[in-house]
Amino acid sequence: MAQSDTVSRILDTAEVLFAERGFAETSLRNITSKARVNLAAVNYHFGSKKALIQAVFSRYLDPFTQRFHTALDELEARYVDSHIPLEELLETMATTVLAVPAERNSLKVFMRLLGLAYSQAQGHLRRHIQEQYGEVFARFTELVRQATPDLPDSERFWRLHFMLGTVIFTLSGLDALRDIAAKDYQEQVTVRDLVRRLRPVVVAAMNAPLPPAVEEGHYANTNAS
Amino acid sequence: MAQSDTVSRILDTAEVLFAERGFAETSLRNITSKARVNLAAVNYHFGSKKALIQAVFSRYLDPFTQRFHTALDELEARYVDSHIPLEELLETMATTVLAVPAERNSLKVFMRLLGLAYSQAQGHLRRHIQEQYGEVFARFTELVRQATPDLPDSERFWRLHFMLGTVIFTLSGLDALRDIAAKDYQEQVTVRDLVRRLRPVVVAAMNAPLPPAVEEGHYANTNAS
DNA sequence: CCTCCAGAAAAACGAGTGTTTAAAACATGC
DNA sequence: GCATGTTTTAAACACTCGTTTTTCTGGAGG
Repeated sequence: MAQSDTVSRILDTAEVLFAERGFAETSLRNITSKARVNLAAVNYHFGSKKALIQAVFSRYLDPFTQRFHTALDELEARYVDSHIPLEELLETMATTVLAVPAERNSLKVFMRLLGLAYSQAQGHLRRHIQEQYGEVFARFTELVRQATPDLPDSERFWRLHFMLGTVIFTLSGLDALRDIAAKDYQEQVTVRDLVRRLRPVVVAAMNAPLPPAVEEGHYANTNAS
Repeated sequence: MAQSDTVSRILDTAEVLFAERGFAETSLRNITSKARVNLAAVNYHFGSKKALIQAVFSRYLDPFTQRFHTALDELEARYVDSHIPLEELLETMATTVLAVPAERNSLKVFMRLLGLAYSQAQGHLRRHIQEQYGEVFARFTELVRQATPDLPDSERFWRLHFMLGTVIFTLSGLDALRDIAAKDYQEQVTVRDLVRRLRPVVVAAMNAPLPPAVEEGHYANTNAS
């Protein structure tokens, strides 16, 4: 290989350990010993632990961004003179998310990492993801806006994040939930099975009736606490 | 008070710091210095850091469990010969969740902690919560079952967790989302406002049409997990 | 008075952390 | 073959961590 396999051995091991235990709970010595690589190799190749974490994310998110952009291109080409239906948009996003880690065997790892990024990352990771991949997300939300013209902007904003929470929470905690489900319902759930179940739920949630308006406008709080 | 205020000063400070930075990222020295308390006080009063974390949770969850049980009692008393409607159940849960931290000013903290418990907790916290508060949750899900008799058991299980993800994800990441929303839509969202927006979404999601049944060949050989 | 003891305080302990340094091994081009 | 630049290695550094030990304080009870 062109790139020494030390760096990819580090990345492979790091992403698994990060997903299993979190970032702070995974030490560099833990990673390097499991990857059978010298401790200093991380700082040599990546510079710091923070940079290693970001590199782990980039290895997933860079291909994802690229694929998602081209998928949206194709979608826009197919609907030149009408809006793309919401179902198509969601379907495209789901397909793209599923496609990237399929090359490795680790959709679960990817989702765990996303969940950790949102819940653990105080600063640098959240910022890094926002700066690096905010553009493709903005493009997606704009298309969702055109697909749901009757929804007020703020309502759509919040519902999109509601659904983001649904997906990340479920898929990142999948192992624990799967164990409970398997014990209680004798069924073995796959990620693709979960996506199938998520589809109608997400669509229904986005198309839910609007909440009743608050009296006196947005700033008035009805009563104290 | 009977109990020395050292222990409550520790708890007050710990819950805020835990919510802001996570458990592993918050050191005991960090907590004790901010609480103006001696470092050894934590191990003296709680025994260990793990025990402190669990105590922080118990201070929220114990009153919640108690209130929720009595709220469900009243609800069952009002619907002796018919099923409790789903909306009533969700409303009761929301009200109870909102009631507990209202005595302090920290619903946000409570939700952050819940989110962390699900995403960070390797073992002991998840187990502790499950053992301690699984009963009231089981009671709730049983009532939800009676309220949605047409839903297959496994489908209801997953949809409940979908919605759990929605709520925890949104409310635990509220600060960051609120900043974005305020910047883009010039509106100041309160937690109660979010709950108002969540209501129709959750109801619609629970009542969404069932997903199409799986066809045989489609999902057969996926190695995703 | 003295004893007793829960509580607070200071100090130390040992283990583990990310990072840096300096020497060694290796590869590459001339 | 030698010099050059890159990568690997072992050792050390400078902290921070949770926990334990020890000492000190201040009342309550006999």
